[in-house]
Amino acid sequence: MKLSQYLLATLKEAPNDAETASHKLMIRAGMIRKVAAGIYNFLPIGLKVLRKVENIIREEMNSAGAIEVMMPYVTPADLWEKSGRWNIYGKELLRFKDRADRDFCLGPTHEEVVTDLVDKEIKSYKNLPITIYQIQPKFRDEIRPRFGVMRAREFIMKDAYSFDIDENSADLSYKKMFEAYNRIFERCGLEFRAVEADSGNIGGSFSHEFMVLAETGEDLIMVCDECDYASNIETTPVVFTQDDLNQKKHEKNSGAGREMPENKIEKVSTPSCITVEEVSDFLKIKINKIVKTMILSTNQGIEAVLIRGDHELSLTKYKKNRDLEFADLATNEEISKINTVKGFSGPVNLDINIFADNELRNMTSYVTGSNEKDFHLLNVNHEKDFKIKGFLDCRQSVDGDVCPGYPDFTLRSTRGIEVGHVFKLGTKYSDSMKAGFTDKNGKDMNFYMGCYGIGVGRVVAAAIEQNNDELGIRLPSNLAPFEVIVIPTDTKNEKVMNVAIKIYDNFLKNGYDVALDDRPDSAGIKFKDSELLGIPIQITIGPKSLEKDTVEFKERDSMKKNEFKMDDIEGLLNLANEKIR
RNA sequence: CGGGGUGUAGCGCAGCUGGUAGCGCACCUGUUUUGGGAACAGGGGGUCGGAGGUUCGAGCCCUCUCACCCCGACCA
Repeated sequence: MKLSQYLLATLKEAPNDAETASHKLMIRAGMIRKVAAGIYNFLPIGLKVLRKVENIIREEMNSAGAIEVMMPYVTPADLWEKSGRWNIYGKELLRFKDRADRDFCLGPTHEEVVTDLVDKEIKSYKNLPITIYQIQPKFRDEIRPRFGVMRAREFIMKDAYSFDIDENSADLSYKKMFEAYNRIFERCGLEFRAVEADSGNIGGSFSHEFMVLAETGEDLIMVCDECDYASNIETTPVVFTQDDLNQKKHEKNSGAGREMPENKIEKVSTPSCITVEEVSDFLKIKINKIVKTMILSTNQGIEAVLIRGDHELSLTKYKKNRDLEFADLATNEEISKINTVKGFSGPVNLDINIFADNELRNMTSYVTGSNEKDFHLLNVNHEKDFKIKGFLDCRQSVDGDVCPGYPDFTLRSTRGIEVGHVFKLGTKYSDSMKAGFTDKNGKDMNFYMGCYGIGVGRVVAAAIEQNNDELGIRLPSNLAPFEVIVIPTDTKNEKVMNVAIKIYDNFLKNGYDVALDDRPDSAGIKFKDSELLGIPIQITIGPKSLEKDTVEFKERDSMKKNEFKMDDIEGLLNLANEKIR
């Protein structure tokens, strides 16, 4: 590619609204431009990198036996009504009507379409298992798109769906995809972890997220450095060691600074102390001696959950462990209906079902709200002062918690960018959409399904987030926009240009993705652009080097330079081959 | 959706107390340059996000509105 005839749109400064390294660099390198919030143009450089990621994904999908198709991203409402998601999916689903007033939406994911497709084409167990995939735009009307293509509303996604005759077979399909994902992200040069995750809106029983470890990640994950345990903080189980469970030490140590024996509830004034921090400060009582009472609105009615003051409730875990369809913080109206006051709720004389985090089991004589404005209670004890309907694991994991893999190890929190997600769906969609096949006994069965997504643009952004320096992007050579750039520093110097073109032609002939920077600009601009774009190999030809009959070979990664005789094309090709192939 | 903020040239920004809209970079022409974002000379480019209002006069004040950004809630 001759850059004088290319669309290279590099910028010295990034627009103000770019925050993360990858967002800034992708704009500065002329990879993307914003069209509207969360909607982007991919310029040639960006598209090249995107395609390289796509091709890695495609190769690994194909070699895992998946078959490529393309489905429409405008999808009719009736498919979504069939699965029941037309009403469940929130505003994230962009809906609209066609000229005949029929409902449609932009596909945020394609379970419905693919299930319908496979149901129509596959009739017999003999044609199963099958995994099909596509690489195609998706649209989700995100509440808050941000960080460029990291969280965009329109984005390119690889989505694959497996169809099996039974659960065992489905597990094999899942495993194949899981392994393909590991290979894909390894080939993209990413530092990542596969973590256990919640399956959320898509449903299903089991799932893993592939997380690229990065400071700017939007997800918190808990990892164990000793074993390879990792999980999204939304789901990380809190386990207790046997020691913890046996010990009675809590009885002595968790009192709220008052004498134990009488255990008499004492009402104290706590004017305007709404948060646990305020209560803690005002009463001079440690925050972990306070118990928060959170009022939740669920499909089983209004209920309360007790959490130790220094812990956070995980609604995801609560929903799962209580087996609820939905659970949300109660509204102000709901709270006042049960005769309590926001900020001063407590379990004593509270006439609704009360659940508690496991951590409460061994706590005694703690502080709670009084259900009366500006008052809290000291020396509250469950069993004695109120009844707990059940204990469950529903707090968010924190640093130092016991590793669920090995009780001797502890967990540490870190941030991650979710680049891929694999789900075991079971028969959720095939049941609701009545999609199935005839088994070998001639019986009608529903498909066992799995679905597997990769955010292609997000992989690009994550790779840049992990691979950059003060000069710019530093992608691995299989993702870089070009492998080699040939820079003649003086385009008007005939000798320089002849040598440059000869080298360029030879790299082209040998199958390299090579650029010739024949723009009539000064050398400085060309060096800066090449380094900003992160082209792994830079070959410079200028009047200076030609005085010595040499050209210069520079690596972007180390910025190390090597000199070659200007006729030593073979030497250049060999070194390039060694470095990037 | 709640809280905060920003809209002035392609990008980054200045514009005081209301009085003829500016700077740097980028762009165009010419000349000289060409190994680290060149120099000189000349030039083009703006409904000051939009609508309405106050005023002799509004980029600046008032009202409404739109877009975008940040924090939160939310979300494969």
